[in-house]
Amino acid sequence: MSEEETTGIPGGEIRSFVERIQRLEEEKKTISDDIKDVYGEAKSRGFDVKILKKLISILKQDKNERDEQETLLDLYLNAYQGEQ
Amino acid sequence: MSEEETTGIPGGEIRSFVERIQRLEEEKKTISDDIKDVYGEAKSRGFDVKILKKLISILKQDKNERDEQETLLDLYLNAYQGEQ
Amino acid sequence: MSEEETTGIPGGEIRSFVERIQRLEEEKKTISDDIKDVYGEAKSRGFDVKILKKLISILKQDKNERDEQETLLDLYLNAYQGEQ
Amino acid sequence: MSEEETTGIPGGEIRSFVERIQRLEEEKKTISDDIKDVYGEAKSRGFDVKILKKLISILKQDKNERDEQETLLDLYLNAYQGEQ
DNA sequence: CACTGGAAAATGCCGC
DNA sequence: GCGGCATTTTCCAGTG
Repeated sequence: MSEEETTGIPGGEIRSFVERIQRLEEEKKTISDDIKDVYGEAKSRGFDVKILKKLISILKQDKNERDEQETLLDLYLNAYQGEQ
Repeated sequence: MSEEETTGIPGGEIRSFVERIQRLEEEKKTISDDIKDVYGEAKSRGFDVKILKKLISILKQDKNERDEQETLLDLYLNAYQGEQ
Repeated sequence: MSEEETTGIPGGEIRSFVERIQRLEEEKKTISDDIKDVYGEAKSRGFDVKILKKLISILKQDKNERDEQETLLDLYLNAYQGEQ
Repeated sequence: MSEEETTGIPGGEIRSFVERIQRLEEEKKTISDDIKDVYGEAKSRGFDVKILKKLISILKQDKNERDEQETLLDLYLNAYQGEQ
């Protein structure tokens, strides 16, 4: 009998999910490390990492906000059309 | 002997901290409930709560962003003065 | 003509709701900050904040359970009295 | 004159760092989304996502511990060989 | 009543 | 080792 038939637990499927996620998390970690490296490089080029981070976070917020406003507009439009 | 002398554990002080926090959390919960009530009232007046929430969250983001930019400006100023 | 009559949009009422909610959220934030302060104070008095939080959450659990049991008791009582 | 010579601010270099980081953060986000997708898929296959996450975090813990032990072993080995 | 999205809390991580 | 910051996890109301 196979493992699954024996235990009733689809171990192979779980293992497959686990491995896929572990692999993705590794990739994610690699990128996080890359980001750290870039900050380190910027620092060694004389930039203030704290300021750089703040700047990037503000740029990100700008983008988020534009997205949010689009969402709000969509909501308005839907509400309006819903009342027709 | 007092409890503390007996056990070596400053129970009174812990208790005091616990009670202060519990009291604050109750107040916080009261306010959360008040907020829910206001949304409920708005809804009963015909407003779309989802839109209202989104609107308020955008207004909050605007404020956060302004604050962040001030923070960035402060950082710039400090960095600049630091180099004098 | 009033703004509302002009635009057909009840801006004053929205604004009022928005402001009420913003005000409440500020109060809520103040209290959250107070809580953080108390934890900070406890920490500076030598307590382990993580453990303190666990303790408080357990006490809250207990309270919820007791409340539930009271609710249950009420239900039983009502059911019992309803059958008299 | 170049922008940098004009303003005294090395804008091109900053911009380059900002863009590199933004690009990496986008990649990171893509992977995070992929991970979410996999969890979603697992869920739709009947798995309990919360438990799956716990499992993966425990496996990661184990791996860290094993890594630490390897590091420790390396230290011992080096110390031992250093004394030869 | 399960699912989704969003708020709050907890945890972990990084640089100083 | 600590404080601040990002991420993760948990919780909860609303929705279909």
